[in-house]
Amino acid sequence: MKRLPDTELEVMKALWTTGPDTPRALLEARLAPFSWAANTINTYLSRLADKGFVAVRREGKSNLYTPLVDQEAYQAFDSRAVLDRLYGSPRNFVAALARQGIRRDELEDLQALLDQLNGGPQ
Amino acid sequence: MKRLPDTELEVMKALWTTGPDTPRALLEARLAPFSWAANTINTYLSRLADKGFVAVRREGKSNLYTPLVDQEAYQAFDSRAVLDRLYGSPRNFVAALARQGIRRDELEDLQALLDQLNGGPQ
DNA sequence: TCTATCATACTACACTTGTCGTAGGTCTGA
DNA sequence: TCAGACCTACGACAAGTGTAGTATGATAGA
Repeated sequence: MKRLPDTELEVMKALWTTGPDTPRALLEARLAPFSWAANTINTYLSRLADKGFVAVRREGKSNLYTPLVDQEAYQAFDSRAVLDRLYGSPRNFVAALARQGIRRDELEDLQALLDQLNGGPQ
Repeated sequence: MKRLPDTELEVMKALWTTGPDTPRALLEARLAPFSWAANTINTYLSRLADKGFVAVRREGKSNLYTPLVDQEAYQAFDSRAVLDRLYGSPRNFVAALARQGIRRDELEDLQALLDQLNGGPQ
């Protein structure tokens, strides 16, 4: 797996929330804020297909794109890549966030997750 | 501030550990594992200078590069950018790591940091 | 059936990134 | 003082990314 560029990732995020979908539907339902031309989205989808992140199938008069990599898997891969690239450890990552300001509710959420990770398999 | 490409980030990491330094010294002391040509490092340093990440000063017969952005600041910025790009919250980021496998010591380190951020185990 | 519409495939193009090569100046030992 | 050795500045070039235009085929009313 390879890390995706920003724009392609935005398209994947859209696909992850809608599920298999056509370019136009994605544009209208999820990607409108980017004000991309329809062709632009097609380009990103083609590139994602080339990279094996989505499958293309003809659906009536338009293409239907289906995610082949799910969000969980991509995030699992990407998060570790983030650590390797710059932080080394989860602790350093969170410490960096904290330096820049971490909200109390974010901290609490994180603590809740840790409690769960510790309480769970053990 | 902008996120740096991989290679430029490696050079910044080298500069952060050595402090102000010359291209050759960086290459020999920190960047040898990459097997980059000397010119390659010069290019990365020039680009970093263009982007305002380092300052250049003539030091005898070679250039001395000084980091203008410190590691703490860059990490603070970058870590938040990582969340915005894909995870939304620290919790989601750590959850993604956990899915892919997080080591027990990493978890403990992180917990220790949280305790500290919360002002100790209160 | 002819035309306006829409979708796709293909092409384009500037900018960024990864990686060096070349040209030309300076220092240093023979 | 002259050839290497080094250094830097600048150019180069392929691949990747951001963004869209063009050509072309299918479609659905008029």
